Amino acid sequence: MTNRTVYSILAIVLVFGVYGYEFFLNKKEEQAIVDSGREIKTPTVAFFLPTSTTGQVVHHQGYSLSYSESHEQAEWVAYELKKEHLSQTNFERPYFEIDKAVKTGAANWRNYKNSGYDRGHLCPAADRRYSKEAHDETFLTSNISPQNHDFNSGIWNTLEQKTRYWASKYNGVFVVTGGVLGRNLKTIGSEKVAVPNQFYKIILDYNDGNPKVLAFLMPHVNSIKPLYEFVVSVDTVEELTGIDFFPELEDAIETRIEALSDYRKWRF
DNA sequence: CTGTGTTAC
DNA sequence: GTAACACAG
Repeated sequence: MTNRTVYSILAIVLVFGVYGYEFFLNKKEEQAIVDSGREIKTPTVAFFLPTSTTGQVVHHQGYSLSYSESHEQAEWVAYELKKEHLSQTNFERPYFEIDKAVKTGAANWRNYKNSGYDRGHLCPAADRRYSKEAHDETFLTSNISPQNHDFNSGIWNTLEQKTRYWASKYNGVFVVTGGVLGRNLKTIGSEKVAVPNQFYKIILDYNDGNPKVLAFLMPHVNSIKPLYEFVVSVDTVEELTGIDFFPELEDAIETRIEALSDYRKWRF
């Protein structure tokens, strides 16, 4: 065998070897995309997850969500906000990305462009600043809802800041949040992303044997009223949305705390 | 903190 | 598309 033949064989093996390896990598990546969003990630505690009325629950590293295809947004986003999650790190704002883990296709961010509405985070970027990955993951289109800017930067922002305060004060809380979705809502963009008329946020402190819960229901309008004016019972939000928020909680506890709209155990 | 829009490559 | 910058509640 001449040297030339040996080199030719080596070259062929090399080329096909690289091609095969890249093919293998691509397959692996495709599989990862298909599988992504199926598994409950460690920062999210399955015990606290609400029921889904849409049948499409997606799990990310930093939060879980239930996607409503007809409204092109999540009906709820749930995550644990631990005290150690709170961080002062200031990451650069990335671009929004379509959430590939949503099988029916999550909304394109272009629906929001020039719509007059903010891309309002459901799980706030500021709640996931413990790592760049967690922070950037909040910029998926499955985690946003059209929000009036005055509302988003106003009382909703105030509520988000207060939630971080409670996470710090009570050594972590569990948060579920979303817009109240329904029929005949105004829509934006070619994909008709629904604009909720109300937003809710439910905060659970489950650290000691005496769990306490707080539910907020806010009209989609800014307000200068104090936050506690918007406290309702969890039952109220459940009736409005059809979602069962803490199905795994012991029934007796669930019945008791969900009926309350008493905020005296919480410091405002 | 919460965001948007414009300009230039 | 991406990056830099100005702007607003």
